[in-house]
Amino acid sequence: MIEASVKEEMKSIDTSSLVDRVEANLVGLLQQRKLKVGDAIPKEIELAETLGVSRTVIREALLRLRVMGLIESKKKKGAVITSPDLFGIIDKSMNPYILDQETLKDMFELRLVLEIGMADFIFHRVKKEDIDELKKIVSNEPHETEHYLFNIEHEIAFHGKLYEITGNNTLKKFQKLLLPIFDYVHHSGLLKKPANTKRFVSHKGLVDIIENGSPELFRNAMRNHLGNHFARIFE
Amino acid sequence: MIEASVKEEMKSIDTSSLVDRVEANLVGLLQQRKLKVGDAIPKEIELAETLGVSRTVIREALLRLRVMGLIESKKKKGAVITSPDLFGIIDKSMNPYILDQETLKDMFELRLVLEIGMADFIFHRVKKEDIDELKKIVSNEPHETEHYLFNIEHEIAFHGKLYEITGNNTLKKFQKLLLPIFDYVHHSGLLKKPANTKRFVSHKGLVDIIENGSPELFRNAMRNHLGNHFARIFE
DNA sequence: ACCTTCATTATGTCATACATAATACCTAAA
DNA sequence: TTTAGGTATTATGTATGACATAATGAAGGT
Repeated sequence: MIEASVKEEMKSIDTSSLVDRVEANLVGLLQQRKLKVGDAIPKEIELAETLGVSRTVIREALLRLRVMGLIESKKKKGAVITSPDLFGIIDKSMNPYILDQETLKDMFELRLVLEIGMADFIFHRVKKEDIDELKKIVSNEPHETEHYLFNIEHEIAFHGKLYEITGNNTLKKFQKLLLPIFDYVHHSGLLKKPANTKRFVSHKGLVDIIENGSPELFRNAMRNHLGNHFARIFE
Repeated sequence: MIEASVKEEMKSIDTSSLVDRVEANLVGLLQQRKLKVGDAIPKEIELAETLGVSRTVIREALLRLRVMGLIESKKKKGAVITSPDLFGIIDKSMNPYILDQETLKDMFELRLVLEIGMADFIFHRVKKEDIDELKKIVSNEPHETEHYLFNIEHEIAFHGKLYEITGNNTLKKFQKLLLPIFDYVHHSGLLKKPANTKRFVSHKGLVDIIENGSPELFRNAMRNHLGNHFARIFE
């Protein structure tokens, strides 16, 4: 039997591959701010010589950084540091047909969390023009807005504008990412209960609250507005 | 001058690289469910022969999938499909020292949005044991809990448990990702106004509400609890 | 001054060889 | 017969050298 303390020591052996270490090395450079956004990093061959590994390894390490969105490489110019776009990165793998059902359901829920939770940012940053635009969006919707069956385009226009108002770009990107997921889950058989057409608070109601109400009111109204989705989750 | 219609045609030329196409090809396989999670994909050499490209290209395409978390490759076993862990993917690039300030601030805000918005999920899924655990966590906190200076460990213990109660694994992972960012922003000079020690609703108050209150009450209480953070953002 | 052409340069792709680690098979000892 | 241990096999990991391709900039012609 091996003692616990010994075991503790043992797992400190370096099991990482060459590429792993080179990658860590390069990322380290970025973290230390030795390189700023826009700076070019050394050529592959130079790096290979400096670090004493083959160009193959360097290329693979750089490729990882590229996939992670930390650098961009152009043909003659070499690679330059870029400010990583977090959600741009997972955009590709964020595919309804690849993700497992559990994650899909999580994502569906995540949207509900976001839209209820962002009330304060909406109220703090909304401008008069935003409200005008919201009203315009609502006026373009079908008249029986309280009963109409889920219309994806109008939903996106309205709710997308809300995200925009928050002034939080990351949040907005996140929503863009969530959209196809949400649509997929909505239509797939993942949620048992069928979508109900009944809706308590309409888009127009939400706009009224943004104009004259408070974050507290808005949160409850949005919770109400999303009631059907919640019902499908909670049964 | 080139006509618009002609231009339209022109942008359909395939500017993608070899690797791009191979990658798309492989991702396509996943999307069509030809391959399920756990399945092994063909060996690099076979793929190279099948697709008529060099092993280098295949390796690079596979590497991309690997970085995106779609596959895992073991030495002798070849590569196998894995269910992508979305946030595990960006875990690496999610580094306070690499992200730009704008994104950091967005992330900080995102946490606030999440914790207020997740009320309904907490209430719908909380169990008696969870409440007991929350109480235990609170009881371990310093006594002057209403005035104590931001203590990162207790914060993580308490709020982390809340995420856990939501039963939304993706959300939980998201929080884990946000933690270092939040800590960094909190301590860096990114937010002008200094942290205030004053706090209205305490952790204990939140637990009480979870036990006896409603999602509506909880949202407002959490908004209040996070008041200092909001104040630092909104000035 | 403008356009074209060409050399240069760094990344992209190919081919081959060998290293390494995980697996499966086989052998030898209990 | 069973099992421990060694060995062969196999697929990925790394190294090397060569050529293709595209972007840049300079030279040269109009």
